[in-house]
This record gives sequence, structure tokens and C-alpha cells, in this order.
Amino acid sequence: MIIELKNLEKINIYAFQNDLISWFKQEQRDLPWRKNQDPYKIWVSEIMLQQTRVDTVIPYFNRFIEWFPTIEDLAKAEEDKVLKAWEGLGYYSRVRNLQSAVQEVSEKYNGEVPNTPEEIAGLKGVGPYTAGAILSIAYGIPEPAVDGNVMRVISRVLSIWDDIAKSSSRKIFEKAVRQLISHDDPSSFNQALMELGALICTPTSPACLLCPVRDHCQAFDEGVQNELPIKTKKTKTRDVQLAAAILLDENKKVLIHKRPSTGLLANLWEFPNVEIHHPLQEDREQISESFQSLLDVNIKLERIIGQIQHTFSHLVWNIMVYSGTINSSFQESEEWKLVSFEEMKEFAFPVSSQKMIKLFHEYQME
DNA sequence: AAGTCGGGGCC
DNA sequence: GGCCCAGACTT
Repeated sequence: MIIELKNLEKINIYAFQNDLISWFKQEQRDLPWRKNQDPYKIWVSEIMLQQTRVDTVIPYFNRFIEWFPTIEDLAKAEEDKVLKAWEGLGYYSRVRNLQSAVQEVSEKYNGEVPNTPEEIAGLKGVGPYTAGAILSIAYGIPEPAVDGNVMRVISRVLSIWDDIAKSSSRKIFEKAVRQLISHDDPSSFNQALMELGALICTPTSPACLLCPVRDHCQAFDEGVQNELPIKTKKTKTRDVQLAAAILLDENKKVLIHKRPSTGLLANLWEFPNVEIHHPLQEDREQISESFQSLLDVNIKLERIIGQIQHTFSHLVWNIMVYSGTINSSFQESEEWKLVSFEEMKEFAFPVSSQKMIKLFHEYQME
């Protein structure tokens, strides 16, 4: 906490703000959430952008706003449709929290996104970054919005050597931004820091020769811009073996299952699957029995149609994919349904399931 | 403080 | 293959 305060004194704050904001106004990308300052749209964009690249978000954002143009539209929507709008984007709890928070805004705040740090940070899924982003961008309130870009940029500008992977580090950067932020235009200031991080002050090989704040940058001055930020690597993934089955009844309907409301891929749909704890010891007979214990009608595994590997942040699924049949006397429920391939398009599936659908269609071509 | 939670793009 | 990305939440 001492070092960066000392380095802050080396900065001409007004010149820094001016150089940064002027550059931003010239060079900023034309993004769909920058067309106005609707707090709801800013909010949606910030949730989507968490751990997700701008280019990935753009089409999702446009469709989401088409489907749910206002807070009230999202508040009253079916959760299945909300998840469908998020299908393929990942971190699905983001959108379930968003809908929950939007419902709270509808009921508790008369449909108006609150504009105080305490109220907005109390909303589900709105952490320190998102709170600051909405307050500054939608309401022009000078609050820091410290994301990965901002930590990288500020660590270089102020030559801060704390490990940005540690959760305690964020406070250091928030404190620095509070000193640096423009009170005339907090929105442009915060967005400019992030835009600079995305376009110029990139993780590897930053484009310092094009940087509008190079003259203020202590890392550049010291020649250590490629050493910063300090970020320790995270733990590696673990492997999980699964067997999954695409089971068709006599009417060519497929059995699908809704995942539990908590944990990985919560409330998304999937094909029935079981974990294989001892891959070398379990034969097809045992796997078949494992499937059978999920259901109370006879199923039959016909053959293996392929194998899929799917990587998450913290684990890897290795899935042996079977095709098979199920008796159509099967009793459907809230979490087990028989659907046609056409009807299946209305349900939200994780990408791993979409890979299996593709596999199945390829197998049918043969 | 460390784990959980997705998926894709880039090197 | 590993790293990163406009992070938040749980334990």
C-alpha cells in the first residue's frame, strides 16, 4: 500500500486523465452497448462481459436485448428461455443471478436500477467490478471498476508488483483508481482504462509505441512493461470419465434430462449420463446397469458412436457416447422428457451436449 | 485464500 | 498445451 502511493505522486493526474480520455474518444470501438446509457443494457453487457471477450458477447447481447428489451421483460420471462438466450456463453449462473436481481429491482426499486454503491452491490451477481461499471458508465458516478484490464494497465502505469491473481490485490488497484479517476467523466475514464487494456496495453507484447499514456507509464520508463503484471498461475484441471447415451423411443424421440438447480451447468438440459469411476474395470454391462438405475423403464445401449472431450475451467470431461433405445411407455416428468430433434432446439444445452448431437447426426449419415 | 463455475481464441 | 478473457460466489 506504500509503494503505489509513492508512485502515484509521480503522475500528473490531470494530464493522465486527459491523454487517456482523449484517446478513448478518438479510438473507442463502436459497440452495441455504447449506443446509450440505459442502465439495464449496461448491466446486461457487464454481466455478459465477465470473463468473456467482446467479440463473443456482441451477438449474444443483441439477441438478448431483442428477446428481453426491458427489465420487466426479463423479470417475467421463463427461466428456460433466459438460459436459451445464454446457451453457449458459459458461466450460466450469471444469467440466473441476473434475472433474479432484475426481479428484485422490479419489485423493490420500482423497476429502476439503483444508483448507490450499497444498493447496487447488494444485487445478486453484482460484485465490486460490475457495481463500479454500472455506477460510472450508466450514472456518471466516480467509482472504480477494476477488472483484469484495469489491473494490468495500472500495474504497469504505477509499477505495482503485487500478484493480481490474489483476491486481496483488487483493493490496491481500487485505491489507485480512486486517486486517478476523472470526476468530470468517470464513464469515459473507466471505459478508457479497459479499452486501453484490450487494444494497446495487452497481456503479451503491449503496443507501447501507440500508447496514449506512455509518457505517464512507470513500467515503460523502467523498461519492465513485459514483466508486469505479476500473475501466478492457477491449479490445473482434473479428469472425469463419463458415459452418456442418446436414447430414442419408437417415435424417434430423444430422452433428455434437466440438470440440478445448483452446481455445474445448473438447470441446463443434457443427455442421460453416468460417471465412470474405474474406466478399466467397468464393462458395458456395468455401464448399462448404471444407466438403468437412473430410470424405471428398460433401456438398451446399442453401440458406441464416438468419444468426446470437453474442457471446463477446472475439469475435463471424457465422454463415451452411446446410442440406444428406450421404451416409449417411459413416464415423463419435470426433469425427464422425450422430445423430437426439432423440439430439442427449444431447450438450452451445454456445448458438450451439442457436440454429442453433432456426433449422432454424423453417425446417422453412415 | 482457494475452489467452483464455460467456452473460445490465440500463441 | 497453456494462457487469457469488462468476475462473482462459496467454503
